[in-house]
Amino acid sequence: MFQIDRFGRVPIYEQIIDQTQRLIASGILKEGDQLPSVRALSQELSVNPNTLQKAYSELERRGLCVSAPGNGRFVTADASKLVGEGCKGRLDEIRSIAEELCAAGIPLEDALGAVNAGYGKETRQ
Amino acid sequence: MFQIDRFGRVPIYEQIIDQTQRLIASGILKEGDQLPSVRALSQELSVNPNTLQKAYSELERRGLCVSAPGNGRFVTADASKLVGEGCKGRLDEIRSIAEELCAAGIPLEDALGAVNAGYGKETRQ
DNA sequence: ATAGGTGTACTATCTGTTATAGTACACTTG
DNA sequence: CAAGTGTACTATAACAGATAGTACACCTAT
Repeated sequence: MFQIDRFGRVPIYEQIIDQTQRLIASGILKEGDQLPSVRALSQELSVNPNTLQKAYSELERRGLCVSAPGNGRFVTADASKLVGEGCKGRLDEIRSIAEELCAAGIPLEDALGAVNAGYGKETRQ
Repeated sequence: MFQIDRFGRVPIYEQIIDQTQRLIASGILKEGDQLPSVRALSQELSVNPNTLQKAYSELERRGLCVSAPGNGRFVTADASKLVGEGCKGRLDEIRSIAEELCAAGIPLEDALGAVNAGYGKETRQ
């Protein structure tokens, strides 16, 4: 369910956060679904429970899941909507990169092509 | 000439590298131009000389500048071309983000609009 | 030749973040 | 009650980033 890269610069707890959000965004994790327990996921990934606790706490702070002590941790009703809103900040990232590409003289078409490719439209130009 | 953010997660030496590359990409720094000396820039930015040395060494490793010991450090002839090539890797970043946006249900038009905005085309949709 | 600027190299230290280890406790369900 | 859940806390290790300080080699202008 999760893929951890231990050598990159992205902290493990942040990878968990990102990947959980993606699972929600793509509909694989839906409202009411139970997240893996810190202990279970700790064993599966060979990661310290505290690290996972940190990730889950942040997801909770963002309103993507709620904890039911003694029971488990579950995806909230508005998780999907919240993730969608959060994704809009990514548009600024794209805009920022596009500015650089523009300054570097990369053709606009190349940048647009990259977006289309990400959306699955394999554009032959 | 340089703007340092001491609170973000991006290391200072990396900010120097990025900003120098942008200055080259945008043509503000051209072939033969002299870069600020480690000592001078150290004072201007209140940054340790070693940190700047680290940034400059990396720029040199990438072939964007050469050092003339006792003289200064200068932008190379192919700096602009090299930066341009390097920028193409940024297209993959855009593609990656676009995939996420697609999974999150953000309309393709929004993503394309962000690219156009970065290129200075203020698209009213 | 000298002074002052340049790049370069090296060691040591401080700091914050990340991750781990271990323990303890409260809660819910079966 | 037992087993699984979340939660809290302290302590430690490891690493990257940044700083401090020193020393040396090189070039240029005076």
